[in-house]
Amino acid sequence: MTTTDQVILDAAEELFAAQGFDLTTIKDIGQRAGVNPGLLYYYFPDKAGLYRAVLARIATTLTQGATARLERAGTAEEVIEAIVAAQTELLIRHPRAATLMIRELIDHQAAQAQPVIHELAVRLFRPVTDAIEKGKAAGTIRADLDPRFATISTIAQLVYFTLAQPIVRILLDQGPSYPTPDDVRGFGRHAAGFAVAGIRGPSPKRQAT
Amino acid sequence: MTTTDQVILDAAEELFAAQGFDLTTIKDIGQRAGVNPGLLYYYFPDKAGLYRAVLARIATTLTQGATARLERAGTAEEVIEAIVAAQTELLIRHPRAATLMIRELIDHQAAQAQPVIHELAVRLFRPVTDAIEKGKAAGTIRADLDPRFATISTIAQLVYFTLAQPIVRILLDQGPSYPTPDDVRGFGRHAAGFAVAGIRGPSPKRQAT
DNA sequence: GTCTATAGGTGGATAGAC
DNA sequence: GTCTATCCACCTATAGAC
Repeated sequence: MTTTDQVILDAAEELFAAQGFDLTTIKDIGQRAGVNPGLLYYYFPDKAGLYRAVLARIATTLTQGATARLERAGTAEEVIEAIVAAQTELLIRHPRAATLMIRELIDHQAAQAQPVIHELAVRLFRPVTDAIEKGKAAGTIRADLDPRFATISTIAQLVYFTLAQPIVRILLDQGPSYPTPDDVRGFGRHAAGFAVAGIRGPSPKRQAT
Repeated sequence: MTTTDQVILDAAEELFAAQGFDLTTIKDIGQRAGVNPGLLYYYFPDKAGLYRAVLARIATTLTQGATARLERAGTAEEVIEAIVAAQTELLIRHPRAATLMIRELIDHQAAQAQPVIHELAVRLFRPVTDAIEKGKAAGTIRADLDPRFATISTIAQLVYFTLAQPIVRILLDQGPSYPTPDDVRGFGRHAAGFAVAGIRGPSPKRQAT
């Protein structure tokens, strides 16, 4: 059964993601949720508290999906595929997740980073970095690579693909219905392959011509 | 000499990037610029017009820097290095540029910046895609690569590095003064190398275990 | 060109009926 | 638990003095 607070959360997630925090009004959310705007203050402390609740729900989905996959991954290549797969599935289930989380990152750049952010960095980024580090020690990954930078590059791809949709659509010559879930999976496969090649590839050092 | 409209543009750029469009008030801008808020309407039609002017100034800087570098680039590797270098220098000169442009993408789906976005897609993204396409035809790049996806992956890296600073700082164990211009250049070198390896690397196909 | 004063509109949040 | 009515703060934009 869908409880009222869930209905409000769903409406808020959609609107915050589509329009941003400040452009979304309490009245909008109430209308979309089909409840009275005042009711919002019964379930949540205020507008910011509702926003945090939306964010927490998404972060939970992402960490759960990722940790489950990461447990089964061993090599750096497998870890990369696991983390990209987790991103892919999150973006299919919550198409606006990237938008919401990046907005959170941008908005709080000056202020304190939310605990949610810290959790993500530790639970998602570190395993990738560690796996690449191990691969370097084992010699299967090029020596001039910074594992932490490589982690950032790996994760960046699907996030940017989602955020920059207006640009991506022009580049790919697609209409407003792009991307479908299969399109997201398609780019996800590319992103994993690109990152795997990126860590493995030969050092760009060459003979001077 | 710095004219009054430039002073207003500078103040607006900082505030829009830091707080977003709607959270930034006319009064904020006037105060930061050291002029009366009303004066804004003497130089710009309204708040949205000022915002568009800020975006246009940044886009011009980026396209100018990039096209100058792209003209001297031939191979896919050189083009990748040129585009990353242009991104790097933009981010050093306008540290909030990525934030502002992504804010525009997610807050307004680039509605305020349609012509600018189109210009960027054509002038910056297409040359990269074209160069990779040529490399594929020449056989120096792996055959299973989608050149447009590879372009997105290449550009994504520095953008995400800038946007996700709160996470990046945790991952790299850095303080609030990170990144310095040299740090940005450092990541830029990595990003170019990662992308070059990403397009060149062997296809990830392997024997089943 | 720059400033003061203010009109007009909107949104977050609360009090209280049901 | 849910809704109605409303208060108060704040923000954009303009009119007009200097």
